[in-house]
Amino acid sequence: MPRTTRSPESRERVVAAAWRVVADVGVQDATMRRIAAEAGVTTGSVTHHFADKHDLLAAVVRHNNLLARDRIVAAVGDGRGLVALEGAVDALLPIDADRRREWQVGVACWGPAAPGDRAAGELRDGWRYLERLLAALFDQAVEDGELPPTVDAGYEAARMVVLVAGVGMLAGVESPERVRRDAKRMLADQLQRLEEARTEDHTGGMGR
Amino acid sequence: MPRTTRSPESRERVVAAAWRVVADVGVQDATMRRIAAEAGVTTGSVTHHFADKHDLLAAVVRHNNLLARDRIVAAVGDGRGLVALEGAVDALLPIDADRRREWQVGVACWGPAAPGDRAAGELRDGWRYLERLLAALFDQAVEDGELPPTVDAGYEAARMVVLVAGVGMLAGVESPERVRRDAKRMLADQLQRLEEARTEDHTGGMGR
DNA sequence: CCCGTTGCGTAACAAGCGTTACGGCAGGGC
DNA sequence: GCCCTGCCGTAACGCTTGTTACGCAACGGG
Repeated sequence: MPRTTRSPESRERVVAAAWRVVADVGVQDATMRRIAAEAGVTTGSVTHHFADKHDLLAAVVRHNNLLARDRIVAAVGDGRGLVALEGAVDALLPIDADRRREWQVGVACWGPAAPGDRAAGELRDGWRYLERLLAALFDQAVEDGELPPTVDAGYEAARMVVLVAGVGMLAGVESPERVRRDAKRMLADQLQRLEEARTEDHTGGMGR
Repeated sequence: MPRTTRSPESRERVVAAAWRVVADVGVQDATMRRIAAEAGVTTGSVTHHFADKHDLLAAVVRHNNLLARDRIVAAVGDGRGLVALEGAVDALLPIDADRRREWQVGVACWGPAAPGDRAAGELRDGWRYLERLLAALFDQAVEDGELPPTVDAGYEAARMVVLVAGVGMLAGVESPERVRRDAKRMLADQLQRLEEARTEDHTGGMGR
């Protein structure tokens, strides 16, 4: 049987086009024909690669997650602990046009993705990945002595995820300048608080 | 000219019905006919009160804001400062079914509300109201000596809004139990951090 | 060299959408 | 008591949507 002649490339083209359309006009107006036109193909090609629209949307969310993931691993590199953590979070903040588009897609697919839907599972997986990664980096920071052992890595990771989600969501209604300014400050504050707890812990022994 | 015979009541009924439908099935599947059926009327009544669907959605978001606002003012009551602030934030956290539905509507209307749309303006107004209220309460807390004067009320309010938005957004993908547990802890942490700064400040400077 | 299979364009489908036009019903102003 | 005017149910319109059926070109295995 003749396998795929040159297939996986054009499937990715359709997903990338759908991602762009969703980011631009939302899920509501991201019609099959518009996506096909953006990809430079027709609906026949789209329906050939995807069972239905829900399937395509799930692929779009997965693509969105991969974009974020690639950005994160590039930012982390071979770093460890707090530096890597700050880089990872920074890579997600909606402080430029590209990152804001990723948030646009993420939030747009949040609503219509009803519980049990395929896209909803992809979305949840993305958040879980982020939380686990951050928890691992917090653990490293404790291991390396950057943070006191009293730090609850899992909880701090969840807290960081909430910060990222909150900033990302509000980026849709706030001015980019303000988001850029506040987001950086909040990230720095949240990390600094934990570091202060460490130095306090050390100096606190003699003071008390 | 004969004014409205008994009008404003049925308009509200349609808005409330639309709010329920959007919370249940999302904006995409919240059709005019379905909303009308939920309200116990027909599309003729709906189109009589609202110019078009965007107009109705804007009213739904406004309704959603009012629900949250009523809950906030009930929680604040005649309280001041940190107690009132904690009550206000607590009134917004998606820790029960009612509050989660409000978040469902808010996020669902975030995506399809393209910039310049009427619903987007309503959404932004809701966030602005919350931020100003929290800033005022932070100011009161500083005034009453609950927090040191070094506290930047505007920034802390923005930070609190981010916490609320993040928790609300993640409530859609996390289990209710976990959200309930983490949200309370994060709120307490964020407030406690500021209070600790005060006691440190006082014990360091002069004996309170 | 042929043939089965795959990739994808074309075209059509039925369903459902938002929206509009119209008509009857009621209730106050003159 | 007439009539004018808001209220709302009925019904239809035109359009777009997701989806499907079909057909041609290309390509690799036998």
